[in-house]
Amino acid sequence: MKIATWNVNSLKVRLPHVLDWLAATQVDVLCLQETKTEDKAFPYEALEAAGYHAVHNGQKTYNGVAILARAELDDVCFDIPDFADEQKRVLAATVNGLRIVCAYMPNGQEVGSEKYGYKLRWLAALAGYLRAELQRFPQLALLGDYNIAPEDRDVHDPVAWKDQILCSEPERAAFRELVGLGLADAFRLFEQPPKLYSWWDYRQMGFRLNRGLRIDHILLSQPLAAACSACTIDKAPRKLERPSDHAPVMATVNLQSP
DNA sequence: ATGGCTTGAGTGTCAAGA
Repeated sequence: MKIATWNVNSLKVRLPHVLDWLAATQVDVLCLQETKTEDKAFPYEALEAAGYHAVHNGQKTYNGVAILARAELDDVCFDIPDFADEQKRVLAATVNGLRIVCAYMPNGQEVGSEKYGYKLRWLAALAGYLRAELQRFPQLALLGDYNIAPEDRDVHDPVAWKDQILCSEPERAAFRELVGLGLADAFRLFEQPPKLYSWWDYRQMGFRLNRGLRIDHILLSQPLAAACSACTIDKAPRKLERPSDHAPVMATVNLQSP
């Protein structure tokens, strides 16, 4: 079973890339972030024609998350329960007995800003939600745009980024808190090429110069980590015309069918 | 250097991203 995550930075603009990528990879589950669309404009029909069911938690202009799956999506849960938030950033569903949590974590703008405070509060609420969710669903994967580079090796220039947004110690501590719930960073379960990132700035030839950060992640609960045989970042869609600034991340999990 | 792209909103230019 292949599961993946991709911040598409507007599904309206990127739908052709998404459909091409689904056809090429045949992933079983794809979590999307930054759909930037309301539910009424979500492309259910095009995705169904491509062989995917979909659930969406969206809003106008900003944010928005979706889960696409070849199998049925059950027990769908919107947002973080008991956390008041106008922003549509979380969606969970069960696919083939596997609990999929799709998250678009806040950017935080600048260390010390109001949005940074929101980011840290939001991350604490997410951890509380996942602690309960893991009790209910031992087979759980948390996929999404975390907006956190967990370690210096996930950053093209750790000196320039030191203590900056996406790299600050409180953000990294929040990432470690998620790992501490019993989750493993699928990417780091395997030997990986050096300097492989998942996001590059549109400006200053960021992608061409590989000035990137690894901020999109797949965290797996213990039974899934034990069944995981690969995790890769696919840079190919980032090379297309009008790309998203993020690349998709994909993991292979070898589960016996339920 | 507070710039540099891209998107959505809406028809001016700005917020937000990371």
